[in-house]
Amino acid sequence: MPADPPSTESASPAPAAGPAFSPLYQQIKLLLVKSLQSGEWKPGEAIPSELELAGRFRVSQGTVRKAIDDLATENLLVRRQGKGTFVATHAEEQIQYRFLRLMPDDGPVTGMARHFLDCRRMRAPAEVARALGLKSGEPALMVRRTLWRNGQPVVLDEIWLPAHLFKGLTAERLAQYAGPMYGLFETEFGVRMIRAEEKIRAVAADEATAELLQVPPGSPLLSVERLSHTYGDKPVELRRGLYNTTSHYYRNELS
Amino acid sequence: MPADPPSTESASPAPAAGPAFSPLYQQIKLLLVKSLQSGEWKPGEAIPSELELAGRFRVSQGTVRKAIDDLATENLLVRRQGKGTFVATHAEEQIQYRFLRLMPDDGPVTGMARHFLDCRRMRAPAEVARALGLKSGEPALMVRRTLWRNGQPVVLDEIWLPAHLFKGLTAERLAQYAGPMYGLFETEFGVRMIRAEEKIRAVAADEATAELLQVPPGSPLLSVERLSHTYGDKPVELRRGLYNTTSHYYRNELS
DNA sequence: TAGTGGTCTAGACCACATC
DNA sequence: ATGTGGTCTAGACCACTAA
Repeated sequence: MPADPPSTESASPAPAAGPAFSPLYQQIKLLLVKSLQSGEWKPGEAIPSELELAGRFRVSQGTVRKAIDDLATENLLVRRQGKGTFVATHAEEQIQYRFLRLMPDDGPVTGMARHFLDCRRMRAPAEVARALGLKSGEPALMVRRTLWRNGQPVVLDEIWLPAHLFKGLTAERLAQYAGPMYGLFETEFGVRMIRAEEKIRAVAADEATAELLQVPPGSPLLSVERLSHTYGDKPVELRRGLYNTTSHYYRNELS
Repeated sequence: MPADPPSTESASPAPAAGPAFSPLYQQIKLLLVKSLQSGEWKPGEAIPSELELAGRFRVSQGTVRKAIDDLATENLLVRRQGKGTFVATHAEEQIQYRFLRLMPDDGPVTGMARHFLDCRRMRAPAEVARALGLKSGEPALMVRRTLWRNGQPVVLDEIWLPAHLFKGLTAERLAQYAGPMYGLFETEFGVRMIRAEEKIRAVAADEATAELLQVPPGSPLLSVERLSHTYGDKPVELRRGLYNTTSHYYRNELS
């Protein structure tokens, strides 16, 4: 017994666009995302049970269930039978960072050692500003770091963040935090990454990069440009990684 | 009213492995996949309606629905409201090949011109045999081709196939077929690709490759090694692509 | 034992495509 | 008008977890 019938559209007269029918469970999804975004339920915490949410929204359990199913598929929520439904988090990653697809040719997928090179506040270059939706010249943070495995540097990352969202971020802060960087972003800055697009190319190592990754200049490297988004598809991080793929590969699944 | 209750396990005594509870809709999924695999419903065709399948399997529509939902998520089936549920196919791809993630830096995603270099039957090298699950030395087909956009070669593919599954495949046959190669595999050889894994690296162009792709020797190229599987997760194609990423990039989505 | 998510049913009604 | 998939409900029971 919903409060209102599925409400094919709002009370306002039909806009020229068309019918725009939205099923109940989609509306529930929006309400759930709003609660996630507002911080009512924090990463790692349990959300209310399906029955409780059904009561709150005055819909059946099945409708809430379908909404949660969708959000679980989108990796916003995690279901655990017998325990509850939890807000997904980057802070509890087991083996490796969730967004890092780099696998070693042999051996297990162990963690990688991090080494922060610098963390500077500067005006966002035009290209960065455009990607992050900043006005050109707005302040941004630029972090550079390397990732190591077996005593060899494998990844060089250059990370751009809108300064206004990450006030107080320093290289020390990054170095002393134990878990993945996206975990720190969640707990310290309330910014949760939920989706990303990557553009991958092969490039030649320039002088500076070659030295940092300990390869000959001109060596082929994998360039991975990642734009990460938070709730509402708002872009909040631009990251360019250069991967030495002589003993690692980028793994992808197609279906 | 199912024929049997969900049958926590088969009639046989419990194997040491454990309970192995399998819900009804999972069992329905297996039956549907079996029908797909046997060719009862061919790529592009409609499968029976949910109600009809529910009758056939003696379960409720909801249970069939959940099974089909799963298979649609796995891209084995495609739902079309008001029309029916159809067997997915590579033969009706609109813009581009479904498994090709290469995007132009600018301009629309147009089709690419194909040029077949050769198609030879030979013994599978050890590495290929291992990937395809062949005995070493078993016959295999090796196809090489290039893909062009705007009069420039962009992709060089080397494709390995088990010879026994693709009897009669020739370069002429490939050249005269209009649609994507996986479409030809479906219609002419009854082999449908449903899933693939890719290993991506940056490599330097060797002499022969450099000439075919019209780049200087040593240029960085994207190496994309793809292992494609058909029903039952059986590997049936090993493909190594070399992409010139100066005006294209490999696009990936993370979530 | 109680509470959670997971499965399954039966039936009603809606949106979409086709005739 | 008919048939398809899509949504929603109400209720029963099962599997898993934790106290």
